[in-house]
Parts: sequence; structure tokens; C-alpha cells
Amino acid sequence: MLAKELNLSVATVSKALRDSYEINVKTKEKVIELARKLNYIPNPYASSLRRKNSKTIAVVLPDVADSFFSLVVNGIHTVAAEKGYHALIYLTFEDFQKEAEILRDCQSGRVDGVLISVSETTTSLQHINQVIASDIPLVFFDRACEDCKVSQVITDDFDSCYAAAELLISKKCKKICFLAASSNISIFKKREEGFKKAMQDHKHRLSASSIQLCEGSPSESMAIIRRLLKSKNRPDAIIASTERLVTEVYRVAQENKIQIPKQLKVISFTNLPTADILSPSLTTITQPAYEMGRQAARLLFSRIEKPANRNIIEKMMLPSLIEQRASTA
Amino acid sequence: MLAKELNLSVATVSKALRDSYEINVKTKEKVIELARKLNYIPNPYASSLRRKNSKTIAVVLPDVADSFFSLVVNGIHTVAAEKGYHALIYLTFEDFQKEAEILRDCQSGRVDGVLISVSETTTSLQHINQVIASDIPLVFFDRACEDCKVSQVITDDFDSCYAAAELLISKKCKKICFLAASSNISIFKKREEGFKKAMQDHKHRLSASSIQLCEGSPSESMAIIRRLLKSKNRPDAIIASTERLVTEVYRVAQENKIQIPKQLKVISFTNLPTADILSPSLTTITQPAYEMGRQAARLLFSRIEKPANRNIIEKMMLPSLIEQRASTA
DNA sequence: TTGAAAGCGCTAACAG
DNA sequence: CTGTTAGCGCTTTCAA
Repeated sequence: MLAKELNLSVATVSKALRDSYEINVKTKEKVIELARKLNYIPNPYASSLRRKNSKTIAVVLPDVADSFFSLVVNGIHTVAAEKGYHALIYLTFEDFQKEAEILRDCQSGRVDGVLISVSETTTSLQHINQVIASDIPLVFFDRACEDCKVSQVITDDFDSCYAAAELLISKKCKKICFLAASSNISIFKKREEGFKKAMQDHKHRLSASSIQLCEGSPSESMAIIRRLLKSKNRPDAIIASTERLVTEVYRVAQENKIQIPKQLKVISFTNLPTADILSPSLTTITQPAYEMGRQAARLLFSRIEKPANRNIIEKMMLPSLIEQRASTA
Repeated sequence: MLAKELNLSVATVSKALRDSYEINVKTKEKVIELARKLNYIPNPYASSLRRKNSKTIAVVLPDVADSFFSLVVNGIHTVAAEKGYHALIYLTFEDFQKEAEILRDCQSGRVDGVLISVSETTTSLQHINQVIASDIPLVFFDRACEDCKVSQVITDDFDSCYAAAELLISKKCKKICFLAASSNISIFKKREEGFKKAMQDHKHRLSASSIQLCEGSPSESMAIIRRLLKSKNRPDAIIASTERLVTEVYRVAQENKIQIPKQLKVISFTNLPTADILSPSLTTITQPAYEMGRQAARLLFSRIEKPANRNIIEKMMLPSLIEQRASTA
């Protein structure tokens, strides 16, 4: 350490810099001043190595070019910054393989904990359970795995979708279609169930085409939506279970001159900042993304900081907000 | 290292794991197998400490909840992953102070290089020059500082804005207004200059209200836009120099029943995925965000990997694309 | 082909 | 209050 020009030991300097109570005030001042003059910045990796913690967390998610996830990231970053932690963002691009590699890397000591929203192609849970087994705190946000014994922050997926369906039913829609995003993510399943339950409770028939699974590439889902909206048995309402589907519904409706909301009412889960200025403005189920990020980070830090908390499994459910706009008028 | 159950030295194991030529093939196999069985994952920080590089880069930007920046991040991540590097995302939230702290931290050995798009409130360049002085490669993307002697990847801001103005002029607009986003970021200045030049070249008068500076909070810019659109001398066309301003133009137009494009034509710099389904669809100047991320990362890695390249200053300019839609019909 | 030893920069434990 | 020593987990000579 260069700050030994003061004829002090590295230990003293180290303590002075971290404002230890056992160092003379005068000495501290001298050290701090010289450190600034020399632009000395401690190496965090050396510190990590010694202290066996990294003061950084991993945030593993499918994609950041998504209004929901990007807001979550903001929330996480905010809490992390307050806590003096770094947040390492890992993008899976919905690829299970990549996700597994990332979680593997998370066990290297690089991070003290991980926040994750799983990819759509994630089938096995082994990579996640391995992290947990390594005693590295892990918390799910939004796309959680039910079968993992860890904490999670999700929204009221069932209820909000139930309410969305009821809203459409109250508008006299007869053929409501639910666009499912993935067959193996629990929150999407819950959304689907909320939809089904509302349909049943209101004695609406569920046909084979009431639920359309739109997995895969944008062009694949586009094709499915196109087929759906051009069929003679076209639905009169759509609930999109995720943002990436709703833009395509709008495009297909536009290209086929299907009028929203007159011929087709639309509701979507989304945090698009432009929902209110779309043509027509879109009725949304808006998740409290930023807050979810904050809460997930909080849960994680409480486990990182207090190992005793690691066994307690908290399932936090935040309410989404339905904002009615022209697409369901 | 636990893999000493094989009666091998740590040195041998280390070499075997990194597939060194000086290790017996048989030994390598044994080591690798046991490593897998024991789920051994090397500690990257120990490695960093010893090798004096971190295999990670910093990405410093204002906000990730922005369609442009989030795409850039995707591009950067993709290249970083190919190169086996980690990308640490730092968010400044347009705060100069925070940006300075972050760049300070970048000199700790935590990262091998930094990619940055400066915040709107960044006035001094000292924090950036300090990074450069520490011989840590730094590359700007989009919001670059002209006065720093380093490489950058930007778009043809002057030209694209010139073209946007010409487009509006060709549509017979008489009172075109440019919404400026920041007074001290060079790309915004260039956009403004492109606008001014087009106006001059076409003999359009530039009045005091031709350029409106919309700095500060969303509500502040909203107020400015509201005042602008309600004035008796209301413009008949607007060029928004950044995405966050255009959504507000749309809202204000809507709340005041100003018809776009009939009474007001609008063009904006933006990468919003919903530009085509807005009401009305928006004419955009779209920057090649993903590609900018890729290129900036490439420039950075070439400097990280070859110190000889560090002195060469490359200014890469990528073309934006003007997509004409209903807002300028 | 393998191993012993040194050391990256820091902090914790313990003496002084 | 300050310093000495040891060692975090790895890689790199250099020697065997």
C-alpha cells in the first residue's frame, strides 16, 4: 500500500481509512488526507478475499429491454446503493443454458446473494437449488419457482387476471381469449387460472381457442395472433399475459383493420410508459415494478446480513393496478 | 483448494483446470472430473488479485428504463459474454455526483475498462480524465465528451436532425420548434445545430421560442411543453431531441385537443418499440442502439487487450434511421 | 510433468 | 493507539 510514506503500518492505514475507533484522530486525518492526495482507492477484491464477502449481489433476469424488468432493476439498484452493495446484472435472454451457467458462476464467491426472475425456457430447478444448497441467499422476483424453498416477491397474478376477465365480461364480451406466454412459469399459470376461474364463475364457456400459448420468437407469436384474429371465430376480447404480446396484437389489429375497442377489447400486463398514448390507449394491469425490485432487494439483504433469517421463507405479494383506458371502453 | 484430495499440489490443479500444456493429460482428466464432482468453482477475486485484471467492465449510464439505453446494454452484454467478461452496470440517474463516485470506484481495480454515457448534469470532466489518467481504458457511447481524448461511438446527430428539419420543412411547416434536452451534452448540441442549419439553409426564421430547453424533472419539462403548446404562437411542428420529451408532447397535445399531425407534426429521437402503434404513429429518428453497444464494447476490448491501442482515438459514427409515420403525414 | 514458495492487496488477531 | 504476523484463494516463477 502506497500510503506507507507516512511511516505507518499497512494495518494502521487500513484501519484509519475505515474509520476504526482504535486509531488516533490525528493519524486518521493524516492518512485520509494523503489518501486523497494520492488518489488512493482500496482494491475491493483483496478486501473480499480476506473478509469472505463481496458486497455485491447478482441480478439474473431475461432481458433489460423490457419496461417491467428495467424498472425492477432501478428499484434493486436503489436499495443496493443505499446498502453500499454493487449489483451485477446478468441477462439470460430467456435461455435456460445461459441461466444455468450464470447461477454456477454465482457460487464462486463473486456475489453474496442473488435475485432472479427465471427464463421462460427454464425447466429444471437444479441450478437454482444448487445455489441455495451453497448457502447463498436467493430471492425470486416476479417469475418465481414455486417448488424452491426460498423467498419471493410476486404480484397478485391470479386476482388481477380474474379482475381483468371480469372487466371484459362486464363489457359484454362473449369470446374472451387469453394469450399465455409460457407453459412453465408459475406466475403465468396463475394468470391463466385467474382468467379461467372468472370465466367459470360467470358461466362463460372455455373453448380450445380460449387460451393461446404464444411461446417462441416474436414472429412465431405474431403468426399465432394473426391466425387468431383472422379466424372466423375471432375473439371479441384479449388478455395479454405479458407485454411483448400486446404490441403484436395492436399491430395485427391495425393491419387487419380490426377496431379496438369496438370489435376487439384489449387488456395487457405491462409497464409500458406509452400505454396512455397508444392508439387507442391501452387498459393495463400494471405491476409495481420498482417497488418489487426494492422489496426483493430488501428480503435478500436481510438474509445476507443475518444468516439466521435465511431459513425463513417469505412470500410477498404486491398488488397490481388495473388502469382502464380506451382499449376496453 | 479442496481438490487436494488427489494428492496434487494446488499449482498443478490450478494449471490442470486452466488446461495448461505442461500438465499430463491423465492428470488433467482426473482433476477436471473431481472438480465437477465436488462442484468446485474457482474464486474469481483471488484470481483477479493475482493476475491484476478483473475480466469485468463497467457500464455507466443514466438509466436503464429507457428504450435506447436498455438496447445498448443488450449489445454490450452480448459482446462481453463472447469475450468472457462480466459487465457491471452502474446507474447514475442523471446525477453528476453519483457519476463521479462511480468513476472513482472504477479505479479500484474492480474493472478493466469503462463504457460511459454521461449524465445530463455532468459539468466537469475531471472524474473522467482521472480514469483515463489511471490508464483504465474508457470509451464513450452516445453521450460523449468532446474534450476527452478517448474513443467514442455516436450517431450522426447533426445530419439526422438536419434531415428531420428538412422533412418538416418539406411538409410546409412554418414554425418548427426544437425541444432541447440538455445544454451541456455535445450530442444534444449537435442535434440542435443540425436543426438550426437546416432552418437557415431553408431561410426559416429562428425566433427565441424556436428552441426550448427542457431540463429537469418530468413535470418541469411537461410545464414547458404545456406552455409552448398553449401559447398563441404555437408551433406547427416539433422535433424532440430525446425520448422522454415526446411522450409528454403527445400527452399535452391530447389534453389540449391539438391534432397530430394536422395541427402539429412531431418527430422524435427514440427507440420506443411502440412508436408504430402510438396515436398517431410516431415518426422517429431511431438510433442503432444495440449496434452502438456492440461497437463501443468492441472498441473497449481492443484497448483492454492491446495496451498499444490505448492511444488511438477512434470516433465511430453510426447512421440513425428516420422512419416516417403518421405524426408527420 | 509436478511441486514449493512467493506474493497479489487487504484485514483480523494479537502483541506491544 | 500502533505494529507484526498470518492468511484469504489463486497464479506464477523456478526448481526438482
